[in-house]
Amino acid sequence: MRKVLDLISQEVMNAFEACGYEASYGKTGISNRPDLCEYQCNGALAAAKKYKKAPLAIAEEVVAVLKERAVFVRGQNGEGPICMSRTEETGDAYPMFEEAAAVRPGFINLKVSGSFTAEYLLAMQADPNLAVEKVRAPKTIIVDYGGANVAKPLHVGHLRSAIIGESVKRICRFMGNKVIGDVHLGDWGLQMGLIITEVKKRQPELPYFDESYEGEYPAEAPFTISELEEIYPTASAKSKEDAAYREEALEATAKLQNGQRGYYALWQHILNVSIADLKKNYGNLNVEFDIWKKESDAQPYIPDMAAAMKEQGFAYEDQGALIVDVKEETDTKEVPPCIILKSDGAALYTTTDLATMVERMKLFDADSMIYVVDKRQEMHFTQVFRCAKKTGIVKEDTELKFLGFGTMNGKDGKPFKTREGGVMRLEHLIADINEEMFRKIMENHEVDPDEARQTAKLVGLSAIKYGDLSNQASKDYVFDVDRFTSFEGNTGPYILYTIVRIKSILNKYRTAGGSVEKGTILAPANGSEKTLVLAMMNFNSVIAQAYEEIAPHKICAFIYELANAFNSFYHETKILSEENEEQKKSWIGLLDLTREVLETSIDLLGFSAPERM
RNA sequence: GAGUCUGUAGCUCAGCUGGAUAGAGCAACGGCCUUCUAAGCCGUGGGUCGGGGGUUCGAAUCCCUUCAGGCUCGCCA
Repeated sequence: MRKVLDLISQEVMNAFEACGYEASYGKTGISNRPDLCEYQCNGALAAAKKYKKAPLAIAEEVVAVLKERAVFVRGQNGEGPICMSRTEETGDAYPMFEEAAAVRPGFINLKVSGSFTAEYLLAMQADPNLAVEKVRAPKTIIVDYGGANVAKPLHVGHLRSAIIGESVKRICRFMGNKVIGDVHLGDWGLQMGLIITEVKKRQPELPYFDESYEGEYPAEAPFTISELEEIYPTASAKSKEDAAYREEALEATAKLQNGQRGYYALWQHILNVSIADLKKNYGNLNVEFDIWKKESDAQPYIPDMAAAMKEQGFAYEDQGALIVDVKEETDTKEVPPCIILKSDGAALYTTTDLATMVERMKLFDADSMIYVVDKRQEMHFTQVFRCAKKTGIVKEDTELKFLGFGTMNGKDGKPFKTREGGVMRLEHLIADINEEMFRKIMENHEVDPDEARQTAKLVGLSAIKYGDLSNQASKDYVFDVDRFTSFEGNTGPYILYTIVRIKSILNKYRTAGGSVEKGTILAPANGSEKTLVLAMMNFNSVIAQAYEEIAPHKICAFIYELANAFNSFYHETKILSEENEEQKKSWIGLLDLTREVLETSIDLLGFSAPERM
């Protein structure tokens, strides 16, 4: 369905044209003075110069036409109101504006009619996509987020990528694209050699280390996830102090990469144990990847890729390394060349990322790849993107987007740490917040502790995710646990609370024998209802914008405004005790639509609401 | 040093494809629960939009300059 602003703009543009001015001056936006009007057009001010006429005079002419001609007719089967300027033939049409005024120095102030808003909401109700138009040409989009490493627990540094990436994935999908979320695990570096070495020290009798062993390896892993999480830091520390140990780890890494049977089997165990745990942890965050690709999956593509780059003359040797220049004329800064292979012939981060693109093109024929990564990696991705385009790994028109996010800082403005100064494990952070939520719920109401636990998880997650997503992704932000658990004001829990209130009314209504139906919405009965309705009608526009700009925070701003509008309306209007049945039905319908819009929105952000809280 | 991002109320942040009186939340203060969940609603106070210059009828928003801070700058990821 068309966006409200498009419908209004079209009418105003028609009016400008009818008065002999260029139509484009009629572009209309949401008012920034809600006390004066709902929508405003500033085109007369701009047109004044070109037509050498007083802006107010132009505005007055346009307003006169709008009053005379701006009408809409009812669309067929839920397509919403159709705007059409009144002509002699149009008989059965409703006025679009309740008020149109020209105001000094030349603003055109507009208020839409109640019949128009009712019509618009009815169409929203009828549309399973809530009036959001899907993209015309769906794309295959790969969202690369998560950034987890095998054998290392998730920590707060992984939080933003997971939260933002998940939301971006859902938004792109909601718009009708084919979207593939890829966790892109780190599983192929020295870290694996370190673990293998440490396991060998502890359990040298295992068959993985017996090079003459030819039988089947055990199906069970020789370690649990908690052992694994202890093994890596131990090994890492040892390698820093003990050169021989480090040598051994490097050797183990090389052997693994060259496919030594025993090490490969051990690596499989590490992967399995680790991935199971990662799935659990991401699951707790309501984050779900479609594919669990890893750095190692890209390795088979490297030799051919490097050879092709050399053959085609893109890559050459410099100081022993194989590099591709990616400088451009217009650069204002030094862009170093892409190193494809180190002087010792080994692959790098860049190499893996490029090879991963090769794989993605081969397996999915991707139209677009979005990388949700720490913004400090921007230079790296600039190089990788340029190199991929230049060498033809991706097509000329394949979109490569870098969505860099800022650092999550503590209250002191420095990168977030535990009280002891260590890296905060994600699990612990979530547990702390859930515990605080649980405490609060138990304190507020008498509820079954089991239900309270479940609710606390949902509320806690909303606090974490909303707190992150309501900020612009690219900026650093302060993660303040106290603020997040207090959940008053502009927070996830506030949004959930609003939804829960609505559900509570709807449930009471049903319990009393009422049925929640669509198709019953009337014109707004009062000011606060109009505010609510106008806010809701922006939904499709906001979602489209959030998609185009890859900006989940716009959805947060929208639902906060919508929740505010609802809560004001709620306090002014007694719904269940309303005696006029038609009015009551209309409000019930409005409530249910508000709920649907809010729940759809938070789903796009990656969290959900409980029934009670 | 070069490049880049950021600077808006005491704190945390919106607004930045130029429009009317710069908005929220927290914190402070004052009201509202016998009536659909007070995790709420209503109200008060609080700002030279880092500084300076320019473009414009009009600048937090665009351009220049300057100050302060973050980040990045060939074989780490």
